[in-house]
Amino acid sequence: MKTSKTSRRQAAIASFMQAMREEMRLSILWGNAAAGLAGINPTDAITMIFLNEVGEATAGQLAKITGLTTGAMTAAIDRLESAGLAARKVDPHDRRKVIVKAIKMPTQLSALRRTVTKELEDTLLHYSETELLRFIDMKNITNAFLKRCINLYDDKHVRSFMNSRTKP
Amino acid sequence: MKTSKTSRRQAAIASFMQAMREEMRLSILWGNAAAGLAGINPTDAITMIFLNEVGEATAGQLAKITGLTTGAMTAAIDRLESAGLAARKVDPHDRRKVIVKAIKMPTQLSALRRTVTKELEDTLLHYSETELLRFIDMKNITNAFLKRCINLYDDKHVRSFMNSRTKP
DNA sequence: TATAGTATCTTTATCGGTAAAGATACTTTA
DNA sequence: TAAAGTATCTTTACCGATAAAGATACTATA
Repeated sequence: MKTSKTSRRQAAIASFMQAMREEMRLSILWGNAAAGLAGINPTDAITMIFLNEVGEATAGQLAKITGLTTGAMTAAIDRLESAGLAARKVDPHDRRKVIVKAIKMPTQLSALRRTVTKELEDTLLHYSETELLRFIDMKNITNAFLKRCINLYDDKHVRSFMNSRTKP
Repeated sequence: MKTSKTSRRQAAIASFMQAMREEMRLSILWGNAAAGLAGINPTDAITMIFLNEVGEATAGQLAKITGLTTGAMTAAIDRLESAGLAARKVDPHDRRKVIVKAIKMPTQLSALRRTVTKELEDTLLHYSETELLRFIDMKNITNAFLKRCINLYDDKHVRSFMNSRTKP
């Protein structure tokens, strides 16, 4: 019995979703494991990695990026500040805002990133650059999809700052 | 000035990692948002989705799958049980173990899955089945990579049960 | 078959996150 | 410019997660 084209498509899409769910679960596990390796709590790790990329951001932006409440972010910044990893300063243009500036990257996180990069290079060894670029395109597509799902949840919550970072 | 082949590769790999990090962050956000939509806490949602796929699992297996401590899983199972979503029973072959059995899927989670599936179908509308299959392959590769990273953290922690589910 | 060792779940103290209210500061409008 | 409205961070009460210790049951070894 021959399978129809559309049902094969649906089966492919179902497999795709299954793989995405698996990836989501693993991502969370890995986030926690990585933070554990670095001896830092997962939230603080994500915050520092992000801060390290952008240099500085407001407390509110960090809350949106990490998906935490502003209250939790206040506490996280307290921890980072007392660990000497980041510092607060008031935004001179808007004194309600608190700008958080990265001071230094926890050395274990940097070391971990090097290890993981090496591991990923080994994994991707047998793929051509063209294939890699196609993979990246595809990741961007699913990331856009995830963003739409998240916006489906709350239109104003994440969109503004997130889009401003990842569009280009 | 011409860019060397290896440095282009490294740039592609760096972009790839960047996209993976973004995807991890979005995955966590979406997990929480989805649970919020379903009116259930994220841990309970992940546990129920998993239980729904496999039918039943021990408390320890659920802890490993979700990345929670066994203590947290005890509390989660208490919640699920008192909400009538799952039930405990003692493993007759090993009375230390507690087997957790899915009773029913929260209706909001099922509804949400249908919505998201539709959304994903729209997203993938213009890709051929062949391309979809290539995407799935690639997801499986990165998932295997994530698993290796996690095992790097703790060899005995996650591996056994996780591998037994996803190898075939 | 005792005994020691290991595995599995539960309990408890502490910590991190959420939600909601509070304190300031900016913005709009009359 | 005064008042009302909105935005941003902090505080607080409660809840969920962790880590470590406890309770029970299986396993290996003499």
